Amino acid sequence: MNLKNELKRQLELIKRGVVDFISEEEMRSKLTRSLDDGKPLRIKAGFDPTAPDLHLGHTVLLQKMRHFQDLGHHVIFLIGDYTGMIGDPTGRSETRIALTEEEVLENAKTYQEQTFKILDVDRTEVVFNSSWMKKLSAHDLIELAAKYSVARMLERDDFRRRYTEHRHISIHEFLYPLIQGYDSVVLEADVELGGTDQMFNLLVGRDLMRSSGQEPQVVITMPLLEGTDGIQKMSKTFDNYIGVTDPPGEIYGKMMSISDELMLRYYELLSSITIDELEKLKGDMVSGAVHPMDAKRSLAREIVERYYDRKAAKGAEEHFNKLFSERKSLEELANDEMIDFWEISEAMPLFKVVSSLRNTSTSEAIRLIKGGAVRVMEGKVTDTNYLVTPGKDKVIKVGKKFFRILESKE
RNA sequence: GGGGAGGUGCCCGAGUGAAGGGGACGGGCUGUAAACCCGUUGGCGCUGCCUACAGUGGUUCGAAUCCACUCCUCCCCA
Repeated sequence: MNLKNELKRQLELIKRGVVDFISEEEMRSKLTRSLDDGKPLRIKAGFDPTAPDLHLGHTVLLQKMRHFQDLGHHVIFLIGDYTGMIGDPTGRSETRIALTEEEVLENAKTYQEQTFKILDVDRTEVVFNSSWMKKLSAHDLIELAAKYSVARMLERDDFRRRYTEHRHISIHEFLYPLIQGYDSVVLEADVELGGTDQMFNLLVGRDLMRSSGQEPQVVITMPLLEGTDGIQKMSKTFDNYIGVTDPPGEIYGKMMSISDELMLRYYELLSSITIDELEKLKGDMVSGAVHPMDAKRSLAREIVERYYDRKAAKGAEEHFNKLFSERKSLEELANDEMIDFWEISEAMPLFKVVSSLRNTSTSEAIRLIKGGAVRVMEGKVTDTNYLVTPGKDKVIKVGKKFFRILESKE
């Protein structure tokens, strides 16, 4: 194969969708060398083990890792179990609880199961940074800390902002980038991938590698995917995520509830359609040739299909139509297989049912009922003490999106 | 070590009987979109009761508010 063309092909795929690329020149020379000696490049990406539920936000990065695998490179999936224990005490979140070793292993297992929906198992090396961090002595750590200055730390956006706004910064937060960089030194990474928010940490890795006499890693950042609210980045803590293990109906539904604006963003970052196709779609939406809702449907199908299959996507769409487009009556939904069941053995007041179903306080349940959010079979019920009777009341709806079939238990 | 400013429900924030805003949730309209309008936003089998302004104790008929001590954050000086 023509070496020059191969280099070009690889670079093109690598560059697709990236935000920062430091530097293309270095990447080129690494690739050239790799093509020369046939040694795959070592691609590193780190993940926090505290949140084992993968969502679409993570997949932006995973897809990029997959690209590298497809090009024959060696991907290192780093589980930051040690750094995860340091955590980040920013803002209102309580200090993270230190995970036990078993929990970390358990989380890691779940992580891998989900990750390999995207990555190629055979070409992924999974490592834990505790395996070398545990051995680091206080002396080593101080030595590591000596390699960086406070002024440089304060170059980091969030640190600087917090500093100038007179907010709290713990010393240990300064260690996080250093340790992440140290990981790169240990792993001898050629490339490190991360979200744009990781930029600083990734660059620290370059500095540390350089001072250890290594060739610095190439840094590539991917955009952060906004969550379903369209504002915050997708994350479990903001409850604005679409999980890759969410049931098909849920993925489809959540996709349909995003704004039109956000849909275009999702198309850009998640869909496999080409840039040209996306431009055409935008034009068609402006001209009215394509209804935004139909564009959204097609994206929702694509995503469900990616994590399940075509059949699941079709099923999810039909279910969605039944519930929201055709607005079938609750009675007609009594036998719908995609709606979750809830067992009820005896008649009980509505507020009890609602608080159990939604796992909320009694007060919250009562608020919902009084606010007109609850329907039992056909009618809106505002009487908090309405007696829900097994056999008679078969379907309940709370809010716009929450349905349950009440199955009477003998 | 010395001096000062602070900590108010998810967030910001006024304040000697918990304003106002944001977010969130619910209702209406719609395309489970946006925008807009309305309502709710500590707990409790709830026409009522209980709990809450960093924590503990105190003064008082009555304390977010006054006092003491403690914890936490920030600033200035050293």
